[in-house]
Order: sequence, then structure tokens, then C-alpha cells
Amino acid sequence: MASQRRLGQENSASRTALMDGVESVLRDDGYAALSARTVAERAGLKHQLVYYYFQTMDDLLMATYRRHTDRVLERIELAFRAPRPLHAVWDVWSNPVDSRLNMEFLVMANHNEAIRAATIAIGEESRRVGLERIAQLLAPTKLDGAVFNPMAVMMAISSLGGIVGLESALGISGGHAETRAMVEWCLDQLEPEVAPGVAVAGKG
Amino acid sequence: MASQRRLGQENSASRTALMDGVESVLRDDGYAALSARTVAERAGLKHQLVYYYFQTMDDLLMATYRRHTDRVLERIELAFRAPRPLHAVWDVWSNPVDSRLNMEFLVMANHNEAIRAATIAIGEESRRVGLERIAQLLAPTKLDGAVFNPMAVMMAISSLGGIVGLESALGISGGHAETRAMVEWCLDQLEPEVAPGVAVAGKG
DNA sequence: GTCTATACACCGATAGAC
DNA sequence: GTCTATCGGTGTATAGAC
Repeated sequence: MASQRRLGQENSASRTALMDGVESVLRDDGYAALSARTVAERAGLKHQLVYYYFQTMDDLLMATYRRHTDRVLERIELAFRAPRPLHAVWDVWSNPVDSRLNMEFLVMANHNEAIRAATIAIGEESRRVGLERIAQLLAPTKLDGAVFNPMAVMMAISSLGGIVGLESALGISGGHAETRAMVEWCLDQLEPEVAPGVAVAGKG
Repeated sequence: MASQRRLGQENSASRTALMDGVESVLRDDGYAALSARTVAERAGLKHQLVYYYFQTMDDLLMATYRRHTDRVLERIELAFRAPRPLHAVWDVWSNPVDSRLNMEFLVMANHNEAIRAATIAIGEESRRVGLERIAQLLAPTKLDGAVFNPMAVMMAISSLGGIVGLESALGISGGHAETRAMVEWCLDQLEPEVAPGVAVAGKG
């Protein structure tokens, strides 16, 4: 099944430009607009270059997705090292620019087997990260730990953040201020302004 | 410019079959797979029929979207007449089958101006519906009405429900049981088990 | 590493026969 | 109301020149 076609180097600038092109097309025009031609145009390259650096369009898509998920996980892990982790995580997920890309990939996962598999992995991984930290935050509150399960809290933050971010990008604003206020009130209950006693020791 | 082409009747069975075809393609293969040919195939018709019943593919898409949003609004309004409205609304939004279609349209709104406009309308409308009812439910609780704003509560239910439903359709299950439990606990605080004498299917 | 040229399939849309 | 035939454009992917 492996093609005989030669492939370019992994560290090539053009290769990176093509992956940037994929993200650019996804953000602006959605996955229906993805093609070797549209992607290459964003990168300022000819469309045949896609097939010099990748075996198929799908390979380019997957390489871009893996790079994207790596970045997201990195950002989530970084957020958990912030003074108020849940507030930081909320900021990551509700960012309008990223939400657009995240949602595009999430919906694409419904029809692309490779994307689906990677999405399941990233979804569970991103929620697993820092679960103990959330458990610590939930412990001293009056909230029942069995009900406010750490994973459920992460799920709520990521989905609500994702939709608020996506809608913001869409130009929808109704209810957003109220929603953000509600979420921040909830997070403030878990993470009051600066808590010296439970300060996180910065890593490294 | 308006085309000279003649158009079929609004109440035609083939016209309805074409709209069903659009939903079918969206659910199974996503909006990237939408074409006059794929849609007509689902409907058991030739692709040229699309242009007998609709001026453009975009017109077919919009007609389907309007039909879809009408149905969603209808379901939301119906839910608000249930014994426990918020529980019913949650069931509507977290339904995996509908979530797939809802999300497909939501993401499409990022790149299609007509869909975007209609989405903004439905989004705000669906949250406005029954706002007074939610306000009534929130009133007797200890929860601050200024924080737990009715619109924010609706936003939380629809976004969290939408993502949980979509992920279920994707085959993701991690954290879902915990999330559903958390949501239902919250809703139970607002809508306790109905008073004795009123028929409620056993929960217990 | 990047280009031209080329293959074949599918796209939206139209014209016109039946 | 549904069909055959057709147009120009774009899609993925490859071969081979430079």
C-alpha cells in the first residue's frame, strides 16, 4: 500500500507552512474547504508540494491535528500550574480563536476514523490531566465530591467554554456575559483570590 | 440574479425527500460530503431534481436548516410544558442523534452567512423561550438570581448537553456518567421530584 | 525542492427531450 | 416531474523536467 513517492524532511519550512495552511483554512472556511489547492495557496506554495511532503491529504490533516492536540495539552498542563488552575483552564477553552479550530476538529471526528481515534484520546487525556488537583480544590468545599466529580467539572468547563468561544467567534453575544459571570462565580468558590495555604509549587 | 428556471411545489414528496437526504448526509458524512449528487442518492432521486425544487444547493441547505430549527424550537417549547422543564430541556439537548446534526450546523455557521444569521436567531430564541419559567424555578432556591441568571442556566444546559451528546455519538464515554449525574443533581435542586398525586414514572 | 503537465472523478448548474 | 446530455471548474494524485 505504501507509495513509492519520495517525501520531504520533517523539519522543512514548507512542511510547517502547509500545516499552518490547514489550520488557516479550517478557521476561515471550515473543513469542507480543505483541499491541496486551498491549503497550498495559504502557504504560498503550489498544490503539488502537498504530495511531496505528505503521502495523502489525510496524512497532512492528521499531522496538523496531532500538532494541534499537542499544543492544546501543553496549554492545559500549563494552566494547571497557574495560581488559579481552573480559572486558567476556563480561559484556555473559552478562547474564541482556538474554539473554532477545536470545534471544527471535533465535528470532523464524526466522519474521519483517524481523527475520531485521536479525538477520543485527547478528550480523555485533557480531562485526566490535573484531576487530582481539582479533587484537592473540591475537597475543602461544602460541595459533595461524589456529585461534583473532578472529571465532570472538567467536562463542564471544556464544553461550556468551547461553545461560548465558538459562539463569540460567530458573533453571538446574547447570554455570554451572564454565562461568564456565572462560571467565574462558581470557579471563585473553588479558587478564592490567592490562597497562600494551598499555593502550587511551580514546577521547575 | 433570479434564475428563469421553473420550480416544483413546496408540498412535493420529492422535495421533502431531498431535505431528508440533506440531514442524512450531514449526520453520516458531514457537511463536506454535501452535494446535489449525494443528497439525491439518499432520496432515491437523480441529482438534477435538486435544481427542479431549489434554485441552488444553498437554497436546499437553508430550507433544511429552517425545518430543523423549527423542530428544535418546537421540542424546546414542548419541554417547557413538561412537569420538570429543565430536566426535559436537558434531555432534548443531550440527545446524541440530534447533537450530531446541531453541531454540524453550528460549525457550518462559521462559514455560511445565511446559516450564521439563522443560527444566531435560533440560539437566542431557544434560550429566551421559557426564561420566565426558569426564573420562577430559581427564585425559591438559595442560589443568587444575579449569578444564576436564567439565560446563563439555559446556555449551560444546551452547551453541556450538546457536547455530551456529540461525544456519545463519537463513542466517547469517559466522564459522561459523572457529568450526567452532576447535571441531574443540579437540576434536582431546582426541580425536586414532583408532589405526590402527580403521576411520575418511577425514578428510583 | 519546486515546478509543468497530465490522468480521471466529482462538483454546481443548465438545456431540453419526454 | 423526471430524465439524458453537457459545460466549465475543482478535486486527489502522479510522472517527470529542472
